[in-house]
Amino acid sequence: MERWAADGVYRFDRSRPREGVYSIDTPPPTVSGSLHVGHVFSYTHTDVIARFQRMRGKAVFYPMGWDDNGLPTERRVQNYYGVRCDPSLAYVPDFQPPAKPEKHPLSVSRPNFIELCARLTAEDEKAFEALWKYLGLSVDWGMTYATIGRDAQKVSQLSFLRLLSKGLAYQLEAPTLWDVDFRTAVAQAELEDREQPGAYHRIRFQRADQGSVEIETTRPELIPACVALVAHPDDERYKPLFGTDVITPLFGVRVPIRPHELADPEKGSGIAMICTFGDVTDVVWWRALSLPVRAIIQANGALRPVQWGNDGWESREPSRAQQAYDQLANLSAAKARSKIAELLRESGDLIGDPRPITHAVKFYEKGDRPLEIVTSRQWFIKTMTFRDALLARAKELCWHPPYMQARLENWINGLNGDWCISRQRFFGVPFPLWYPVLPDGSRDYAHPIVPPEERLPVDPSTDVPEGYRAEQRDQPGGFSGDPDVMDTWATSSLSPQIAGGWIADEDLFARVFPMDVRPQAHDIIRTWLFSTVLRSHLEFDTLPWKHAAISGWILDPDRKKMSKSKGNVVTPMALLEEHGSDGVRYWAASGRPGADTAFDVGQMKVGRRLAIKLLNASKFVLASPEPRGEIVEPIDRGLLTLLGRLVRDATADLEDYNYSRVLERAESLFWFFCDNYLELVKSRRYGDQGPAGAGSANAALLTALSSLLRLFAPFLPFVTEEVWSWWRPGSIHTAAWPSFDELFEAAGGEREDDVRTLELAANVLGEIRKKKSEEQRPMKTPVELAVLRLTERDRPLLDSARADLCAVALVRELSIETSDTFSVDVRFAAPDSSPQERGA
RNA sequence: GGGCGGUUAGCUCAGUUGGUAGAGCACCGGCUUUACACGCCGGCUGCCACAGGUUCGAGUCCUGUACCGCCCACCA
Repeated sequence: MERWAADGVYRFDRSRPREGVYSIDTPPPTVSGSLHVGHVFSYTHTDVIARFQRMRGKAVFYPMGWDDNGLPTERRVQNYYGVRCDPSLAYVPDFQPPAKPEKHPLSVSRPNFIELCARLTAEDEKAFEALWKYLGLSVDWGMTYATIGRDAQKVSQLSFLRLLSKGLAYQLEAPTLWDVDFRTAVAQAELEDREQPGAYHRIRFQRADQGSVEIETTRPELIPACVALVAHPDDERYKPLFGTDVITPLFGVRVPIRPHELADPEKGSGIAMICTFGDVTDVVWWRALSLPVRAIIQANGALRPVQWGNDGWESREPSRAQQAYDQLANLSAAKARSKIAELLRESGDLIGDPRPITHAVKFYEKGDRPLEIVTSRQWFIKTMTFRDALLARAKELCWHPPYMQARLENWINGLNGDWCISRQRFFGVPFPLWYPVLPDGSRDYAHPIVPPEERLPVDPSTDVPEGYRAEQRDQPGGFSGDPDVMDTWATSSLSPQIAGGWIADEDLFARVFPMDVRPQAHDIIRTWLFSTVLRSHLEFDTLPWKHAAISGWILDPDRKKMSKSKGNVVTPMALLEEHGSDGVRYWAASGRPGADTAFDVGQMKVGRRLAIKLLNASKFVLASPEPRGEIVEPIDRGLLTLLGRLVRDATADLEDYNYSRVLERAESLFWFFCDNYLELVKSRRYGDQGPAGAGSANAALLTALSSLLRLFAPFLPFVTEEVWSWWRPGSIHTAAWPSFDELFEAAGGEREDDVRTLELAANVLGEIRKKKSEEQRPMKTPVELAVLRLTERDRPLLDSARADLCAVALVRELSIETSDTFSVDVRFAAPDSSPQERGA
């Protein structure tokens, strides 16, 4: 509702101290796609909590970010405008992209590229904002940020420089996980396993003195990169061979056989070849055993040309090695694999046929070809030394649901290296560094030139460091900018700092940080959640938030994750228009925290009906909107007691992020209220039993409605606001959360007997309705005589509800007997005896 | 290989200290009832995955098994 924005209902009151604030580290959705039903689902959960906290009196800090930093945006901007980012170019002020994308992409500078990104994503952001408003998210739209925006860049660079000065960020030339298509390093967190076909090749290595050893490998193309064989130290078969050498087939390279515990005697022949580098185990072995490097995979995934016979490529038969290798050079790994299999077969070193298998292979999650390991210079953030501290943070954080904690612990325990944050991409937040260029033209990486903090953000590809002139770029004696950009998570991990105004607005930051909650899905615990905890730990020595509210996924009817591609068959906006925002929110809020939930339009329809019912019941109650008496009737007090208990439990549950239970219980009591209580008191409220009874019913109805509306307000903000506007000033969303104390007070205490009276009356009403239904009579059929059998204890309790009961069920005579078991006998008036009553 | 969830009516799911199995949807039947036909009333539906154990009593606690899903792992 635009009115909400206009009235500032959701505006964050930044004058409040930290204790009066509830702050949310909202996930910034990726703007280069479209929102799908899964977003609607999880963002609704957060909004329910936000609305609850606001009604509890907190100033809710609820910003919205847009994630436009990263590969998806880069690709989209490239295609949309027909441009490519080239950091070596200078910034062009007032640059305009071609009206239509040209055939050959136009090269633009990084600052220009980022401008184009902002321009394109502005459109998406408008559409997203419209959807969120339609859904009713109570975001403060005065507070938005973009992950590639100036502020985010500044925070990213600043945080990096601080880590650098503390020695927590470092650069290293080392073997790194590498995507050969994107030609960039990637981090452990961005890996995924994919089942791939492969084949075990059994290959004979001649021993230097006599005999031979057979290994099995799925990557025979790496034989030229082989630097050793390895077996388990206790493996009796190979024990005698440790310390001796073998000769690699085809290439004639002498390599040692070494022991190491990681070698698995059960796998293959129990002895493996170590190559530089086939997988991460190779790296571990290579380090542990201090082996030399013979790297052959290039950045583009092809085997690089090698001159055999010198410089680390010594061979017993250099010309034979060269002849073999020349057939592999410049081939991709996959092509080289089949080629070398041929060569090995010809040379007789391949034993039998390759044995086809399927095995898990590591991929960059956005990549199309298996990862390679390539040696390159990269920036890292120290992680491994903080493993125990991070595990303690995982325990310190309040998880909803609690079992999600294990996901993070699992991940931390499985970490095998520091976090590589540099990417050899062009679009992103650049590293704010330059390097001196030495007289020989090489860069002095050991002495980076750092800009002063107040100058940030800088782009070293176009900006010039202090004390240098632009012409000195890449000249001996001059400077050279760091060419890389940061991993997208290196920026996203600072979302609390970016949204909260770290450095830029310390007053704000102190009021919102550490934040109260991070809502997010479980699939990015290892990335976003982990890295945010790490950055906060390193910078502030604290958790970034007290709570993590983890949402599940939406499953389509086949119980598969509803992916973006599949989920798009129903656009969120169409759902909202068809079922109403309250209806869709009802469905979303029915999903338990963390639980994967089925996409179910049936639930949305139920939600819509609940909203309409709320409207209609309110219409009845508000037919007489002023209280006209004291609440004295037992069933009225019974109802308020039930409501008080509901509010008490709901408050505790919402404090604990258990929104789905609250909705379910509120709904359940509301239907009881409509079907039984409302019916029971209807005639009394019309005045059939005199003004005192009418006044009691009227006051109870108004009290109940007020509490029910506020209870539902976080879930169904539209219908509750509509009803509220009929009789109360202001927005229900800034009204106070209902108080169970007030309800109990209105009921005259927690009235157990009155609850029992109400329940008994409802049960009797149900029995009479059942009889009428069984005999297929209209509900307005008069009952000549109803005989109730109640226990000794219940008898006096029901007495006070007699008149209400008789009125609603049209009972002419009601007699009550004592019995051990509850039962109701009904006798109807003779069918022909009361035509005039039927008509009446 | 390690870990985490799940398994309750045809479907989607509740079931909070152990105490006679629940809701909604769907289905069937009935009803214009002065808030609501975008409605109301009623009915049908269950070896609570399986096997043991603890207990007077287990959907609920313990042990194990099976299946489904997810996360993680040094897959030569």
